[in-house]
Parts: sequence; C-alpha cells; structure tokens
Amino acid sequence: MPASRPLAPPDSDAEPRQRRARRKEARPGELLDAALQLFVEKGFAATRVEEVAARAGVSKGTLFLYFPSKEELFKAVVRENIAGRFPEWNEELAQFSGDSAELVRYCLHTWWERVGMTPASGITKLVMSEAGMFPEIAAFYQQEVIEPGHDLIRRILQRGMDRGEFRPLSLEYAVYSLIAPMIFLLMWKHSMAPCCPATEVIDPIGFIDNQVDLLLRGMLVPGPTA
Amino acid sequence: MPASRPLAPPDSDAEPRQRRARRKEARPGELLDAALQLFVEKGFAATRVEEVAARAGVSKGTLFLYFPSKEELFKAVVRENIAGRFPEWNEELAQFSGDSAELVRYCLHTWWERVGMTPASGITKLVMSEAGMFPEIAAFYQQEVIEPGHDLIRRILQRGMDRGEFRPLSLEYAVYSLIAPMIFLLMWKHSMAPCCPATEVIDPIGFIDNQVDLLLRGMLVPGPTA
Amino acid sequence: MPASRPLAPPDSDAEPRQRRARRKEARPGELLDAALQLFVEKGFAATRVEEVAARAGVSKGTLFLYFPSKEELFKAVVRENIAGRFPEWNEELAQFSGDSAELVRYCLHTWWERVGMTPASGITKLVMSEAGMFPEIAAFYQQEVIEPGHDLIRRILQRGMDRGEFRPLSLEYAVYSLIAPMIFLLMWKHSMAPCCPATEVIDPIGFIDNQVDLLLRGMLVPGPTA
Amino acid sequence: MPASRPLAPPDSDAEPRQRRARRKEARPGELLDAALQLFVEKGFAATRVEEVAARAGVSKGTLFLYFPSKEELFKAVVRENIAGRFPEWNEELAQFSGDSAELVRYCLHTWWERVGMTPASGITKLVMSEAGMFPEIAAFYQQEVIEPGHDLIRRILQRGMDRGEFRPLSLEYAVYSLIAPMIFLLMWKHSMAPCCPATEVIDPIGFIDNQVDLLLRGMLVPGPTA
DNA sequence: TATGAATGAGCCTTCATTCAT
DNA sequence: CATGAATGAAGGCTCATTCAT
Repeated sequence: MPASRPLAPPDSDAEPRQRRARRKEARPGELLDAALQLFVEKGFAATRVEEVAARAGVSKGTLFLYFPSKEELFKAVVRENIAGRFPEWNEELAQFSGDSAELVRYCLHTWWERVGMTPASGITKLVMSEAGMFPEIAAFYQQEVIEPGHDLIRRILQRGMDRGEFRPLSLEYAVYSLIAPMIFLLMWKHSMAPCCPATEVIDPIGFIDNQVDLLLRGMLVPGPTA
Repeated sequence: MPASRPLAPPDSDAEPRQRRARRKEARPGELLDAALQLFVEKGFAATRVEEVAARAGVSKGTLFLYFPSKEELFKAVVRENIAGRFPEWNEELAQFSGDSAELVRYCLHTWWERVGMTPASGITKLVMSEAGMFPEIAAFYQQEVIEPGHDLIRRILQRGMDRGEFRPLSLEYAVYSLIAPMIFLLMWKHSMAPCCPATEVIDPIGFIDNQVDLLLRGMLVPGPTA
Repeated sequence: MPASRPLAPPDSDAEPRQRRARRKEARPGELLDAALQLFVEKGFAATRVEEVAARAGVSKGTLFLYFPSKEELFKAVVRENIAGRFPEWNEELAQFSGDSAELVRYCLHTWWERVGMTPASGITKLVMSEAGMFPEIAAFYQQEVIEPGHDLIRRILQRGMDRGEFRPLSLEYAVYSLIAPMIFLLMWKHSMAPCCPATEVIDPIGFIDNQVDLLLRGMLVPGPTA
Repeated sequence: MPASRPLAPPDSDAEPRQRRARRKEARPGELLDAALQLFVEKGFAATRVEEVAARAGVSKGTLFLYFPSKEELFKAVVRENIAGRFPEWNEELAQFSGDSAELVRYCLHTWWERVGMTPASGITKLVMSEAGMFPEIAAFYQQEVIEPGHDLIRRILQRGMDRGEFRPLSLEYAVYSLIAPMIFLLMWKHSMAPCCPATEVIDPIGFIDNQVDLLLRGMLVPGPTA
C-alpha cells in the first residue's frame, strides 16, 4: 500500500528556480522507489546499493547520507510502502451501502487496482521473501498490514453474517480464503511470471471475478432460486 | 517432494568394514538436506557454504567434492526435492473410485501430508523468493512441478464435470483456486510464522477442510437437498 | 619498453587542491609498476594481488577499481610496457646515415639501454615463462613485439646487403642470430643472475660488443685488409 | 640431459608375471616424466599434483608416497633430468680428432639431438622460468649444468686457439656466443611455438648450421683463401 | 550537500597434503 | 603399497561503508 507520495514526480517544473531544492527533498523518495524496484526484482542481497543510487540518479555516497545502511534502507522501503491506508479503507467500508456480496467483490477488485497492480505489490513479495533475514520487518508488517487487513476482511464477513447474507462462517478460516488468492496472484506476478516467458499468463481480473463467484457461492445463504 | 532417501543414515556400524564408503554415498544427501534447511531458513545469498558443510558434518572443501559451486548446490537442492512424484500421484488419481468431492479433499490433504508439512515445502518458497536470481531454476520448476501439478488438478476437475458432479467450471481459473490456498499455506509457514511468534497460528488441516468445503459448495452441482 | 610516464609521481604538492584527483590518475601507473616488479620477481601465480596493491601503496580493493582481475592486470602490464616504440625506432633506423656495421652495433646497444637494462626487460622473460598459461598474451606479444622487431632487424640486414656491405645472408636465420644474444642476456639477467650470487656476472656491454664483432666479422664482405 | 632411464618404458612385457613389480619400481620414473611434461607445459604453480598422478596412471596419494611435497617433486624432476652426461661428453670431446670447426659444428648438432629436441630440453626452460621461486634449484642447475657446459665449450675454444685454428678470443664472451643460440632455440620451442600457431617455425638444424657458419667465420683465423 | 576514490571484512573456491581403509 | 575422501589454509574478488574533497 503505497504512500500518497507520487511515485514518479512530475519533472515538468513550472518554476525552474527551485528545481534543486525540490529535488533535494525528493531524494529520499527517489531512492526508496529505486530500492523498491530493485529489491523486488533481485532480492535484498543481490541488490547493490550502487545500483540503487544509480537508478535514483545520485552517487553511492549520497545514499548513505539519507540511510545509514543497506538494512535501514530496506526497512525504510518497507515502512514507506505500507503507510496505513487502512483508515481510509475502513471509512469506505463503513459507508458501503450495497449488499455484502457486492462488497466482497468490490474489495478484491479495489485491492488489485490500488495495490496488486501497482509497484507497491512488490513489497509483500519482498517481505515474504526476506522475512527470514528481517524478522523485525516481518513482525512490523504483520502488525501494520496483515492484522489490519484481516480485521477489515473480518468486518466484511461479519457484516454479511449480521445481515443474513452469508451463512455462518468460521471467521478465521474464511479470512484466509479471501486473502489466499491475492497472495497467490502476487507471488505469481513477482516470481514466476517475470522470468519464465513460457509461464501461462493469468488474467488477474478474470481470476478475481471467478474466484469471488466460487467463494460467494459457498458463502452465501442459498437463496430460494439458487 | 523429498525422495525416500533416509534423512539420517543409520550409522549402526554393523559391519565396520566400509564406514568410509558408506559415508561417501550418504554425503551428497546429507549436504542436500543441510542446504535445503539453510537455504529455506536464510535464503540463498545469506547462506554460507561453510555453514552448509558444517551442518552436514563435513568441512568446506568436502562440499566442493560433490557440488562444483554454490549455485549448482542450489540447483541440486531443487532438483532433488521435486523428483517426479507425479507419476505416482497420477496413478493414485486414476484409481480413485470415490466421488470427485472426496477426491478434491483427499488431494489437498495428501499434498499437505506429503509436501506441505515436510521440509520440502520450503523449496517452493525458495524458488519463488529467488526466482529473480535464478530464472533458469524458476523455468525448470515451472516445467517440472507447476505444469504437471496443474495438469493433475485439471484432470480432477474434468473428472468431476464429466461425472456430472461439478457444475461447468472455467478449468483455468478453478485450477488456480485450488492451488492458491496451498501456496498461501506455504508462504505463511515459511515466511511469517517462523519469525513472528505473535502471528496467528493457522491450523493447516482445519484451513484445508474449511477451504475445501467452501470451494466445493461453489463447485458442486446443487443437489436436491442443498 | 616503458612508457615515458614517470615511475614515481612527484608528490610535491604545490597545489594542495586536488591531491585526490592527481592520485587517481597516477594509480593505474603505480599499480602497473608494482605489478611489473612483482610479476618479474616471482611469476604470475606466486604474486598476490594484495602484495601488488601494497607495493603501490593502496589496498587490495583499490586494485580492482582499476583492473577487473589479476589476469587483466597482467595483460595490462604487458601492454603498457610494449606500447609501440617501433614507429620511433623505425624512424631512427630510416635516418641512420652511417655504415651498416655501425647500425647493427648501435641497434643492439640501444636496445640494451632502452629495454634490456630497464625493468621492462622483465616482460619478455615474463611472457616466455607464462606463455603456456596465457596463450592469448603470447600471441599478442608475438604480434606486437616479435614481428615488428624481426621486421626492423630484417630491414637493417637488407640495407647492409643492398649497400654491398654484408655478404648475401639468409635473412631468416640472420635475424635470429641477432636476436638470440639479446634473449640470452635477458634470461640470464632475470633467471640465473638474481638467485645465484655464485653465477658469473656477464657484463652486457662487453658481451654485446664482443658478440657484434663476432657476428659482423661473419656477415661483412671481407674487405681488402681483412 | 635425461638420465638413461627409458622415458617411455616398453610395456611389451615378455614375462607377464612381474609386471606389477616392475611397475612398482618404475613408479617414481613415470611420475617424474609426467611431472616434467606438465611443469614444462604449464609452469610449476599451474600444474596440479593430481594431474601429474593421473598422467602417470596412479592416484594422488601415491605421488606423496614417493615425493614428500610438490616442491620436492619439482626438485626431483630437475635433478633427475640433468644427471651428468658431461663425463661422457668430455670423453667424446677428448677423443675428437677432427679440426675445431668440425668440433664446434658437431657439438651444437649433438646437443640438439640429445637435448634440444628431446623432452629433456624442457627442464632448462623450466629452471629459467621458475628460478625466482626456486633459487636453490637454479643454483644447483648452475653448478651441475651451466658450469660444466661452459667448461666443455671453453675447452673446445681453447683447443681451437691452441691448434692455431681460432683467432685469439675472449673465452668468456665466446662461450656465451655459442650458448645463446641454443637458449634461444629452447625458449622459442617451449614458449612461443606451442601457443601461437601463427609463429614462424624455425628449422633448428638449418638455424644451427647457419649460426655455426656465421660464428666460425668470425672465429677462425682467416685462411689464405678467405 | 554531493561525490566517488578508497577501504577491508567477508565469502567462494582451489588444491596440496593427510590418513583411514 | 595404493587409494581417494577429507581437510583447511590461502587467495581472488565483491561490495557495503567511509571520508577527503
């Protein structure tokens, strides 16, 4: 879940005077973006700080002006890219007025649009891949993303049950049932797809639609006209 | 999918004659096991060959007697652990006589018992994490594991449709629907769980049961007493 | 044939501004000099890059900033030290106006002064010693040094015959007759002399003089007063 | 100058019973031959003991049964191959009855036949190439080969002067004049020729003939019909 | 601030040497 | 005697990090 900082700052500088200053402020962000890309592509160890700096258009030394070490850069990348959008999303959820099946469908599609298909989706892959080396980061991610995410989904499911739309569900497991296909899409996109041109291409929208159909059919209280 | 090679060779020196020779045969396996553990634990780059050797009870140099480089060791770990169990599984599938819902349930549980809960499950995590650095390995995995796996599941779904048990399904997407929860379990087990004691523990059996219920409800032709 | 680059860069810091920059330009040369010395002293394999770096007053890593590998360093040493001085020598030869006997004598003495007695003479010993391991280098040397050298000598001999000073000679063999003593001096200087204090010391000037006398006596058309 | 041990032991064993025993005795010799070849080809450092053992048809361990270390193997190779043939040669010289010009020609040709063109010629190349690392060996070689060789040549020259055939010569330098072309042939054969197919091929017999003509013309007392 | 030359700890890999069989 | 599996010291090379400019 990317912060609202523009990922690619428009360099169409109306006022040429302050470009330098603006760039200076933009530095850390540009470095984080470059780092995100590279870490996702190649993993933590295989990414060289010099490459990150180069992709951000600065020198190696400059990177260390902003981040005291490669590890801290990594942590910053993760932290920066999971900046809580949950308040906003919780708000959206609270105001949703359609039926719960709609809500489920809306949620997964929205997640895809706002996270799954953006570069930010890479950080989940990143965190999972490097969790062993950065338990601290994994715990942080768990706390800041996974738990709020689970809560959000749990509320959706509860809403469905409360409104008599969903049959009684094991909240715990049902949450995973909704998350699993998203994780799957993510890993597919970031792991297999980029390196095996032979890999079958998954159409994410189609998959999500189909998956939601399947799951909802299992979750919904059977209507009189099944 | 680990070979049936015993993980810890019985050193019950019944015949004291050829201890050396016996060790020699066991070496590659011991090294591969040690490497599997460490690669899964720490990733490829962060694992030092000396550590692998030490865990296998030999010296650094010995490792290079059996594997010409760290990369080849990695490849061997992957190859060793996916040694085609598909023929055997395909056979089991062909001889299954129960209904297709049973078959689906049986399959996922069996996968968990034979792969998911064994150390070999780390391989998938490993391949996904390092795919960027080892496109060759990823392609190999794609060909040797993913495609046969998809085929197998596709046949199960087709069987269900042929026998009139499953409603018409998009084979493509339905395959992913069955795979996704397995991938999710795997990543959970190898990424979040080991480093965040705080993480909610997922009971895999429970999750699989629940997930199968949900999916089957969506896949089965609604019986007279839904 | 060493380039005219000063072997020990004058660190007489007149302008304290850009010591760093100046060093940077001097580095490759300092490293090449150090490498030349050590390679000649100990051979390629027995020379450690760290030692080369140390003798050049830098750390191991710095060496790799300028040369991508030990092999490339070696190649650079060879290239640096044979940087075509042949054009200049050919020019000298063309403008020589004395008789051909003088020219032969002048040539061999000049070779000694400009190559034989300089550290660059070690290069030939080096190339010959390591030719088996670096066929590429040997071929390069053959092309860039040996062939031009032979051409030069061949022209001298031809000049002598054209002017009626030398009797008809087999150009091919006569070239080797002039080269052989130089190679001999070189190998003596770099192989036997340095390690056997007992070895008889050859006075190169004396040897060259004597050798030229002997050869010229065989090559010259017998004058009326032999 | 190879010892009289046959370089390639004829395995056409008339009596098959003792082959094993005979081989056992032949071991050190076979190892030394293999080592000579490889050391000459690749130099000391680049030759692996395992390769030597393999070429001699034994295992690595066996080599260390006969030679306590690689360095000692090297020294043995040199020692073995310079076994004094000088007594024999000195004898030949003493009994030579022709004129001294003939003797010079005979000597150089004989040297080529008995040393230059045999594998043993490699050791001179070897000693010169590795002298820096084995000063002890170089000194030994100096003492056992170079000095006796110089003595022999010096005696020839003295004989020529004593018999009034040669003009007064600087013994010292004239010795080098005769040795230089031999050294040159040797280095050419072992260094440049094997790795540069492009290298001009020198016909050694032709070169020696030509060189002797040239030198003798310079050394001989001019006859009435110069 | 920004640079990039310099550093040196760290790791993979080789190979002479040992030793149990 | 012979073997070849095992060892571990040594050295090439990388790259995160520092610091003079």
